[in-house]
This record gives sequence, structure tokens and C-alpha cells, in this order.
Amino acid sequence: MAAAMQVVDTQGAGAFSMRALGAFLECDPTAMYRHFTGKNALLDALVDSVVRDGAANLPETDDPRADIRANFRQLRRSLLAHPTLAPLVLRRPPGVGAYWERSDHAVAQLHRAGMDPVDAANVYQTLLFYTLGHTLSEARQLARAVEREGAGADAGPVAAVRPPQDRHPDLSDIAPHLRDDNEVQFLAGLDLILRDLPR
Amino acid sequence: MAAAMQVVDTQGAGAFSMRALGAFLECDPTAMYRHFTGKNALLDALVDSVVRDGAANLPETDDPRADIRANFRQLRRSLLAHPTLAPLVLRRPPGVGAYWERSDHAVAQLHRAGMDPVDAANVYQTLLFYTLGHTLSEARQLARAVEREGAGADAGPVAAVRPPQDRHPDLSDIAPHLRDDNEVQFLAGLDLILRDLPR
DNA sequence: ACCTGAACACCGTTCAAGT
DNA sequence: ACCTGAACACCGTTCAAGT
Repeated sequence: MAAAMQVVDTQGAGAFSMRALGAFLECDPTAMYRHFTGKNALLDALVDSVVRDGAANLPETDDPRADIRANFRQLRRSLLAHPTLAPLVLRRPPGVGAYWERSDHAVAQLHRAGMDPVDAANVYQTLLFYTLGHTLSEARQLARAVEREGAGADAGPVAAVRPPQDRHPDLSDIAPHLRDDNEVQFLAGLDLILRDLPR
Repeated sequence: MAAAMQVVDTQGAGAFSMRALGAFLECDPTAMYRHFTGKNALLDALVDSVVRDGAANLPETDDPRADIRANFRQLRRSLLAHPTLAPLVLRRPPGVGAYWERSDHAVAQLHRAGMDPVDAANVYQTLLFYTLGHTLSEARQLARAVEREGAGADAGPVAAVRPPQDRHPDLSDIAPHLRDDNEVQFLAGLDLILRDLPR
């Protein structure tokens, strides 16, 4: 439901309630129970629509590595478009819903690139969980801005993951190499995992 | 607070409330506000204690790769020990709390193994986010068992991530290579990321 | 067929009052 | 100093009643 997504994006998923949605739609809070079995089903539908978003038209070029990068980059983008909702992807078991539509594409590309099935399975699951971990961590930072200041808070660029310089000398050594740009940082991790992809 | 952790582990984090904790401690639900500023602070303290758990005595052998594996494997184990609480690690910004104590160790080991700072930064953040993504996905499955059947439900081994065989032929090709054992699957991903670690 | 609204059993948090 | 308990402003969900 588009209205529910609008409430989630403007108020934050934490403030989303049947009563808030009822007020937004100017109807009784219990009217939604005719269309969804409850709040959980509604949230599941929202999460599914986010994961499915953009999965239909993933690129199929003659560069498998670029296609795979585009696939997970787009998953990241879809999740970050709704930062307060993003962590709720973990509510759904991974074999359910729109999840697999996306990964089907990635695995096909790994095959096309000449990777054998055992490596493909390993690379695929590593890419997926890396993308989830990275994106959900980033989403929480964006979500805090939304929940503090309401819709579309201009929180500026989100700070990259940074150690406290004072406490951890080893981490501080590498701190300059933790990129400020989360997108660049994210892609660097993808490339690390895809390092051995045959060309 | 140990009592709060006990309530979370037996009832599930979803059923945890100030009132439930008050009932468990046989005191008024509002008494806790003398010790914690609110429910959020209490949950943050619980999450911190989980992330910190076991971080103090990580191994320091002459095999850096094994030490790094042990580090993230132990983080996974600590999170899975409290499956319903695990997803709440995303509540905290990553530069806060016990998070870094663990990673300090990993980065020191990457240095010791002769890795240059740029690669170390990249490998380190990839390992961390992969571990979070993998472990939080797995934790949710365990959590569903706890929340259905109460404490220590013997849900059997958690099913590995599996595509629906009927819908996705490419994924089905590799399905036999998605290991049943989540621990083995997890370690395979770590090794993929650590592939280029100098020996 | 669909919506309403009272009702039930819950929440987190505050605050005046007790000891 | 610490706990209590009433109170406030919320929840999700059910169900008899309306149209």
C-alpha cells in the first residue's frame, strides 16, 4: 500500500501504527484489517515491495562483473530509499518473497563468467550477506536522521564507519583508508569478493 | 542487567517490556527508571554486553589468518547466543560501544600478516559487514523458534539459505553447493574474503 | 461487502506521594 | 535515596453493530 509506505517514509517505521495509518487515510484504524491480516502482514508487503523494486530491469551486458556490481548496488539503493524500513528485511526468512529474483540474476552471471558451481555458491552468498550487513548499518544512520527531523532530513553525507582514534591505535592507522563515501566503500568490498571472477 | 537478558532470552526481545521485567523482578515497572533512563538505554546496554562478550580473550597465535577467523567466528557465536536480541546491534551507530574492541584485534592481525593499510581497511570492513549480514539473517530464523516455542526451543539445525527450486533454475543449479551447515557456510565466506592474506 | 467504534489487554514514561 | 502506583497518551486486535 502506497499510503503505508508514505507514512513509514515520513514518520519512520518506528512511529508507524495502524492508528497513524488510519489517521493518514482519514478512516477508522480497524478498516485495514479487511485488506491485510494485521500489521505484520502489512509490513511484510512493504518490505517485499522494496526488495522487488528495480529487480525487474537489471542490466544484461557482455560484462558479467559489471552486471553483478549493478545488481547489488541497486539492492543497496532500494533499501536506502526507505532507511527506517530497511532493517525489517530481516523479519522475513531469506527464501521467501522477492529476495531470490535478484540473486537469480547474479548467479546466472557468475555462471556466464565461467565460474564453477561451488565457487559461484560461495561468492553469491557472501555478496548477499555483505550487501545486507553494509546496507543495513548505513540505513540505521540515515534512519536516525529521519526519526529525529522527519521526512527527508538533510543529514548531509552519512559518516563512514570510523573507529575512535584515541582508543585503538591499530584501527587509527587504517582510518584514513576507510573511505568517507559509503558508496565507494561498498563497491570496494564487492570488488574484493569478486576479485577472482574470470574475465 | 542479567535479569533483563534472562527475560529477553526466554520471552524474546519482542515481548520484552518494562512491565514484563517488573513482573520478573517482582517490583514496580517504573522502578527501573532509577537505574536506566528508559527502555532504549536498557536495550543498548544489553546489546553492548553481547558484542563485548568474549572479545577480551581472542587468540593471538602465530597464524594471523586463524586468529582473524576465530575473531569473527566468535562474534557470530556471541550474537547467535541471543538470537532475538541480535538484530538490535543495528540500533547503535557502529563507532559506539564494544564494536571496535573486536575489530582492533582483526586489523592488528592483518598488519602482522603483512597486508598494506589500504587492503587492510577494505578487508576489515568487508569482513565485519559480511559477518553482520550472515549472522543477523541466521539469528532471525533462530529467533522465530524462540518466539514461537519459548526459551531454548530445539528447532533443530537451522535450514541454510535456499532458493525455491521451481522458480529459479540458475539458483537451483548451485543449491547443492549451498552448505546445510550455517557455520561451514559462514567460514567459507570468511575464507573467500581472506583469500589474498599473505602467509 | 465493507466500514465503524467501543472494548480489551496491553505499552513507555512521568510525577506526586510515600518510606 | 529509593520505590510505588495512579495517570497519561499511546498500542494491536476483536467483534457486534451499522450501511
